[in-house]
Amino acid sequence: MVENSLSKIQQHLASLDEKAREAIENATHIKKYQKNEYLLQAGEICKSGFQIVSGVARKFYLNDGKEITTELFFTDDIAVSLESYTLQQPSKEFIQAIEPCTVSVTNYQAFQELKQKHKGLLELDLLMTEYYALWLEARLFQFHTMDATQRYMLLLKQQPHFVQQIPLTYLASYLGISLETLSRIRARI
Amino acid sequence: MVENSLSKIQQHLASLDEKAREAIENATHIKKYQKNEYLLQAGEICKSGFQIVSGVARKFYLNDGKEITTELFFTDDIAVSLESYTLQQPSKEFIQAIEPCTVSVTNYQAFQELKQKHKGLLELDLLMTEYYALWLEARLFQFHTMDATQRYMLLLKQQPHFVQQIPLTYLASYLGISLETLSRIRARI
DNA sequence: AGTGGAATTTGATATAAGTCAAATAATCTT
DNA sequence: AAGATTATTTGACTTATATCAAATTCCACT
Repeated sequence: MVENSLSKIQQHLASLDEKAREAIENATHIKKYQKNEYLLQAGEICKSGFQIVSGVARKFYLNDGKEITTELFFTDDIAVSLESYTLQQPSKEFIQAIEPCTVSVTNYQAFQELKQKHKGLLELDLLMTEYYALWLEARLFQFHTMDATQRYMLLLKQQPHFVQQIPLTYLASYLGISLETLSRIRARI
Repeated sequence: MVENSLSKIQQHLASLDEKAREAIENATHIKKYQKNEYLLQAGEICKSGFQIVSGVARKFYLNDGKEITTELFFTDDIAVSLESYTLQQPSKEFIQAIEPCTVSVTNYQAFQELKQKHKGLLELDLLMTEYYALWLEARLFQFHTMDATQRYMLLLKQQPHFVQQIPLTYLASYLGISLETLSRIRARI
């Protein structure tokens, strides 16, 4: 269960020593984004981690001209393009505010250095990466075993706020379903 | 590119200090498995990491009675059920030798303790988890954007040894294609 | 080498989901 | 509020892939 992993992160966060927490704070600043503005564009190197304070954002890439939404971010979620962030190479993905966002932006380089000083932060990074990998496994499971209707129903059950707050086009893309099919699925329920 | 991440791991491995390497070795033993034998069964807690020395293995779960193969392991690959390993809870997945295997088995608990003593091992764990997450992202991309034929062709190009060494049933399941359809795809090429 | 069982292929059919096109409905703008 | 844009729904049709069933091919074992 991905939730167990999340609670491990929260426990770890609670037990972080004061110095480490302060150090991160110094490498972090708040930034606001308008609707449709990009936190990261393809081609840029992802030099920050973005934690959503308020608003909604999405991550997507272009696949022969079509946008494929891969992740949706709400309050407290952390958004990065993993490949670009970890390897510090140009991103294939965009991160975009789909509602006006307030974001807590932590510098990559500074965080790297802090991880050397504070073992707790290195552990935190590991826990967060494990959490993301478990989330990816769960998502892969859905693509591997569920049809379009089942994927939508599960989303409705597990993340009802997605359905309320996200335009259908993005939802469809996120679920790997065409816009029209998703519309029909909704009509049928 | 997942390869860049792999080379980062290898570099890190090369620069690990002697003590850390020795310590891991002490927490590790070699074990042999016959064809079809399980390295891990669903319901068990994954108390070891399994590195393949020789042979071939697969990871799968049961989804209403059907086996879904999620990963295939060759020489040097590391096999764990991530959820069970990281959270030390009963596994939903099986890991099974599909050819006779020699495996380097590292105890979870010992590795956890060593990560506390040797920062290099903690870093290594992070790098390996990042690598796995990037691999999962790439796989998700394939399910998200490619049809059955494209997925098979990509596998053929990137992992030709899979196609030689893995029974079609497992390959089909791994690719999320029915056995019959995969057979037809192959006939068509 | 011959036989039993598994793996793979081939055939016929059903169905989920995509695509293209048009019609509504919702929303934003001035 | 009216028009303009954008988002969503509905319709008609096509296509990829699953399913069920049978035939064949491939191997392992005595």
